[in-house]
Amino acid sequence: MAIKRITITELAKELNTTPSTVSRALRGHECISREMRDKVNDLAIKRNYTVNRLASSLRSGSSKTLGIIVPRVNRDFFSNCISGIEEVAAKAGYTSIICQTHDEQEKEEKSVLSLIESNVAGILISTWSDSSQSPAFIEANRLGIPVIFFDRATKDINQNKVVVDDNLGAYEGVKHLIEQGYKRIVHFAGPQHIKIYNDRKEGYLKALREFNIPIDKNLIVENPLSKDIGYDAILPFLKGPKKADALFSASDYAALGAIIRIKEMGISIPDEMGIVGFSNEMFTSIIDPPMTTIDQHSKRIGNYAVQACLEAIKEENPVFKNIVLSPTLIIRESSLKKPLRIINK
Amino acid sequence: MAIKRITITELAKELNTTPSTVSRALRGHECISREMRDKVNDLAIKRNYTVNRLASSLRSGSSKTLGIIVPRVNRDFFSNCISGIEEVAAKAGYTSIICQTHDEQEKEEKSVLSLIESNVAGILISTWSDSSQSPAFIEANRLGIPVIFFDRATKDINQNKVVVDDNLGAYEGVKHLIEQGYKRIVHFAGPQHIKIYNDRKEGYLKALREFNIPIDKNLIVENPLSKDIGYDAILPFLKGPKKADALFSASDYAALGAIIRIKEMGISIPDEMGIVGFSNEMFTSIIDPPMTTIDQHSKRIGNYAVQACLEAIKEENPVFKNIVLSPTLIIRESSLKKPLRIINK
DNA sequence: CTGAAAGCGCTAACAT
DNA sequence: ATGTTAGCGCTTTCAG
Repeated sequence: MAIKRITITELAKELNTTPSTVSRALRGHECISREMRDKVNDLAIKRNYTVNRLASSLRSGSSKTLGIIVPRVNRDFFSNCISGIEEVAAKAGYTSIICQTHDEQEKEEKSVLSLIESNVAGILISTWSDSSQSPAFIEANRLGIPVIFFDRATKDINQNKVVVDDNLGAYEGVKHLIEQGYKRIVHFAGPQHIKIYNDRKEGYLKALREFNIPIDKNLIVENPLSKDIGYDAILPFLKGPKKADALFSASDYAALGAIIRIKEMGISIPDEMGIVGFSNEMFTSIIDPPMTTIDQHSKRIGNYAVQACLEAIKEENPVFKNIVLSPTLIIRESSLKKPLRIINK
Repeated sequence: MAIKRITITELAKELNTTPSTVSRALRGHECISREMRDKVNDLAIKRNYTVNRLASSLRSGSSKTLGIIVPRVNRDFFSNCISGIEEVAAKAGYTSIICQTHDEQEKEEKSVLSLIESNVAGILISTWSDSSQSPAFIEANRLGIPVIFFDRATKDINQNKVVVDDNLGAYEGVKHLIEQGYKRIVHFAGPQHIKIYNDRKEGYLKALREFNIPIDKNLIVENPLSKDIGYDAILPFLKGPKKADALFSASDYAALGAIIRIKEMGISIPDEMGIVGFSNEMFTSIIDPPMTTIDQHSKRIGNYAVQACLEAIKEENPVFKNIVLSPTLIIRESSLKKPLRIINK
């Protein structure tokens, strides 16, 4: 049943010409006569010719494939980044391979190597690790494959990054809580070896300091951020000596878990407990009450990242780019102790 | 800066042997001595050798890449399917390329062709079109590239499918509404050329017939399903002559839009209006009220689909498989007019 | 404007 | 157990 695919050699034979000419004609080379170009293209369509990208890339030494590595695709934030990347990539004729790491460093390493094996022209990654000095990255570097870090970048200087000003985002979120009159603000901080979470914690601390609110380390919870963990982690702060009156979570999902618990306990949001999340996941706008959160312009992160990548592929001399976007605080009911008009003053 | 990658030829030279031996050693061929195998593997690691999959696939004529085509990745349903696929694929040593069609037929065609160009070993697709007879599918067929349809399959017989019994799922959902005492049930039906939506409508009709509820065509809305459209589409049914008392939506997103509108209008769910969605998207469990919906075992769909694909890749004679999973009704508050204990009787 | 020839890196007969 | 040879399908000098 399986029929072997048509090759340019066969097209050439049928037209009494050579593979070189066919190849050039198909790629629209200037130096081929109109007549020949048309003849070749017509036959190619007639015979259902499809280029063999393996052979093409192998020979030319350049592929039109990008690699994308994210923790998981089922987060609005990441799937929007991916859309942003593919949008631009497709226009430039690039395909992309998407890998998920599920936040496991080993899978990340493997993904990078696998992409190298697949001869990708560039790699776009939201990394788990705190350093770009892992063997896989070094290897990509050695081979001249540009690596663009987006969202989660490392602290290293010499790399291409497209990130959000997480510090600023967190600062704005916490400042908003303080202005609303909240005083004891819990912070779900996330693993601190990941730079974005460290930055968000710094933003949280900065806001507290600025408003002379004493920093209580007991209010800071550092752990992986998920709905289930948030559900458990908020408990100690709902009554007793550690009782708090607000939560700033570095993740919408952890904040969601907390909200579920808080509602179960019959505690009122935002009156007794204010909530601010991070990422503007789709669900934050539809839950009850709608959650204040910080939008990271995910799609645009993708746009910028792939632009930087395509440029890096073209350029021979590596000039590292560091693009920082400002996040946007989205104020919703979960943090509105005061009526909205006072805020908008 | 860019260093050319190490090849087996270079490894061979350094070890005073031949590329064939190195190639065989790296792949763990039996007929290579332990000693040689170790020597080769050690050097490969030392020199950061990575296989060039382009060359390997080109030569051997078989690639270890699967293509996945879905409407979009930022739906829990699809991203879970993808996880289910990758889980099994990775174990078998396969990588996957993910394409999004955004529900545009042209993009779907292009994606299939692009995957063919990339020499994928198989294609897993949740299709938009109503037929597997488009040029791209015919071409894949001709080339002996197995195509597995999952979730959204076409009506054609001769193809590999992994689907959910959408008819049954819809039937169960509507039956549940009827048993709860709802009588005028709106149906958001989705584009009927897509088989799953057609099946869901049939299930809806079947349940009505079975309980002798008159079928009112005015209650059936056929259009693309999204949150925004649901928000608008429910309006005519909230008061006036067309007033209804329940909604069965073929999509959770459209149901969500309806819920937002219904709450805005101050109409009570589930007392005045019962809601059942479809897909068990993550948000359905956390909105207020939690939404009754139908779970499609998305991850398992992915598992089965990729298994079928891997088998099809191995087998020479194509035996078409048609795997049907039973969906599960998940009852939540949005449809519970009667207290729960009565249902559980 | 077109053709001839070489080779990208790898694998698989076929030999030894 | 290893080496020899050829070639996957394409692109790219170099030569007309």
